[in-house]
Amino acid sequence: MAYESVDKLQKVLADDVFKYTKDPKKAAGRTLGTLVEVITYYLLKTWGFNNQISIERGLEEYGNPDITHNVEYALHPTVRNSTITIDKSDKLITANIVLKALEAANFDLNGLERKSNNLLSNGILRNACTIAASDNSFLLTSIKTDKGDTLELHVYEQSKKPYVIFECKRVGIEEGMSKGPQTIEKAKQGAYVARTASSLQKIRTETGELHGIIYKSNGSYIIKPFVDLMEEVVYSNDKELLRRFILTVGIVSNHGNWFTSENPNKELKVLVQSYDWLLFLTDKGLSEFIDHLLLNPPKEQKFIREVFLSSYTEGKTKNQFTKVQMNLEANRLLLDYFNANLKAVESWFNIISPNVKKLSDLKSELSELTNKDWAAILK
DNA sequence: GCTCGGAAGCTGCGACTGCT
DNA sequence: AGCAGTCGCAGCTTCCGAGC
Repeated sequence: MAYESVDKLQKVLADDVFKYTKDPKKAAGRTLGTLVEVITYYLLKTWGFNNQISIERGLEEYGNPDITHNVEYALHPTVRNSTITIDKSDKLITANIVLKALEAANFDLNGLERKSNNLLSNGILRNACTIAASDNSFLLTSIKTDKGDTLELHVYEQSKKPYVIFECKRVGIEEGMSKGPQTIEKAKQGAYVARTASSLQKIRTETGELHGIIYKSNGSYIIKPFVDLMEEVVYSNDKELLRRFILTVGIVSNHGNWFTSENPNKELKVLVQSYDWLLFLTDKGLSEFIDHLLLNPPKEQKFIREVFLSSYTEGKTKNQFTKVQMNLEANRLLLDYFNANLKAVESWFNIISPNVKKLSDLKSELSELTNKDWAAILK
């Protein structure tokens, strides 16, 4: 590994890449945050949730729709799925082109308002591209296969209400601080969202145990130890329990300063008790990603490095290495890498809570939720 | 030395506009 | 209809001073 810690790497980025900015460390930190997001997105895609993912969607608080929060990623029930084939001769694929192809294939677009996003523009892909929206759903498209002169596209309609949300946070070490950084205050923003999104709410008992409470539509409720109740909801088929349930997942980069010896700092405790699942993306993982793909890639992945460097440089015109905007060829290489190295990628993550569970359990829970009969549940 | 509140820098992105 | 440019917001991040 080229860098023993991400904090050193942040310094390298600050000194080499961002020295032209007024505040190089800040810019480097922001970039590392973007990388945490990119890694998470491609893991979810590799796990098979492409058609469920949305990006930066406004999410209403449970029982309080006046307040919404943009959530990084969410998984939504898909109510319709289709694939279409379009001609690749144009380098530009607009929402309109896809919508026209859908009309030609007798896909019912009634009640959907068109958006003007481009799925592909100048070789840059728009991930989770929304092409139309109705009151209760979004219509999205993505590339399924890219062969010869034609492109095969996924088109899928997602229900507005998600069943899982993900928030990614990167927090660095501050200069001169001996303890955990106070900037983790900002991560509490994510914690707040996590605590207000789902119908499964967290409460404390008199003796300090964490319990969950969930209301049914008739006003009755269930209270139980939280992890038990969460599992019960995830694996139930009870419409009443699932209707407005949202699993909340936090992914934070480990800056090596969350603990003093074996004791978690207050900030980490706050995150642990706010998210249903809290994951570390380890220093080792982030370093490996950066080293293998961005700094010292093997020949076949060199192109990713070029895209990354051209996106994070003085005077760059357009960033093509973010969770939304991604260079088409880099997208393919990333998917190949994640597919070929899935085991290694999964080892980049540690589960902080629930501490009895493993990453494979999270994957199972996501699949379980994805495969529910949402049409019946949300009816 | 620590916590808290506020400030500041960087950038994606949607909305808007005006041109072709 | 497509596209480029502008603008402001929001979210990402780190920094810093006051007060204890």
